[in-house]
Amino acid sequence: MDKDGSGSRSHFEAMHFVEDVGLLLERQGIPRMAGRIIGWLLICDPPHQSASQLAQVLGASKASISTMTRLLIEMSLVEQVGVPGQRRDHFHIKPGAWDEVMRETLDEIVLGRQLADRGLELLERKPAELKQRLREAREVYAFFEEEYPALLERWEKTRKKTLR
Amino acid sequence: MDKDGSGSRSHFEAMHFVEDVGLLLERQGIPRMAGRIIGWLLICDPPHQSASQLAQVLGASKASISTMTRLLIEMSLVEQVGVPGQRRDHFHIKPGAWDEVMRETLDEIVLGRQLADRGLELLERKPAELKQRLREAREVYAFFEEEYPALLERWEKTRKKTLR
DNA sequence: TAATTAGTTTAGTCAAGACTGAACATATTA
DNA sequence: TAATATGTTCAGTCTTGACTAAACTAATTA
Repeated sequence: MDKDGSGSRSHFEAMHFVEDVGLLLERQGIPRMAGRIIGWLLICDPPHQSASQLAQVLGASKASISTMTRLLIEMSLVEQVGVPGQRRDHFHIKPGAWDEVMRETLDEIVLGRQLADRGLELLERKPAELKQRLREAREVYAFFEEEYPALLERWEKTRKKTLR
Repeated sequence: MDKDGSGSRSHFEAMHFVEDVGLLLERQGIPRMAGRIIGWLLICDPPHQSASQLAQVLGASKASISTMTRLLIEMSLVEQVGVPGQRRDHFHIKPGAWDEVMRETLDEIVLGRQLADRGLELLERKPAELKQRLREAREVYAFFEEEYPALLERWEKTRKKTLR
């Protein structure tokens, strides 16, 4: 039995999965290759992989892997792990990575609300109907800014029940 | 009094606002110029503008405005409006545009959950500990997929109180 | 119908940045 | 220390897509 998370039969499906994760994350502004690394680290066996393994499986240069793993570590999505009896560092999906992703959404929301407020200041002396557009945007952001933390907290609770 | 939403005194701030909206939306994968159009349409007076007005204010080509307004209409963020006594169509922020943005978030979440499920199928015959990473991702998405619609609904209610 | 104005389409330019190869560093093993 | 294996940095290539100029279409006015 192979150690790469797929019999050669399902190797095609595995690579297809990797590619689709790359596509999905690209839409969130993450470079394609970084997304592929995430995709592979989600399904590989063992769950940690060295830089050269990643380069080989994904058909990418060492340089690209080096740059993208650094980016992913910076984003707190990937972690380096030492593997006993192995020379160099390996990478794996950082536990709790997805919580981090969801938490970052909150930052975007806050930025949006703040920007809307700035816009409203520009319209200070204008009639209410002109402010309507921006008030709408502001209120959406403000609502989510208020609700989102509670949602995250509820997730933390649910999480402990669902996983492990 | 000028009709562009800013005295020349505050013209600089207005353009700065426009630029920042462009930057914020660019991070969501919307082209810079499209973001600028949104930014300007949020603060201009009157709230509807013709293609040539947009081109002039934003210092962009007619072609770019034409392409980007089409994109924004496609995304349901902007609408065409007829203005009595004016030759051609004008554009304005579509009322409820931000609701639409929030609703699209749900699509992303669903896609994420589905993709995680596909990954889990690939690991079907593997031990539970190997599935842990993906289960975590899946459960986060699943949680939001379940909670998000209720959140949107609560927003719809709050909205009617807050606005108008 | 000619002249003017408004907007779209097309073909092409340009810039950003993802990615690579090769030189360089660092550590491990012999 | 030499030889090998692993990873990083740098300089340059290549692709993508945002943007423009100019030709084209359509509508309005004279």
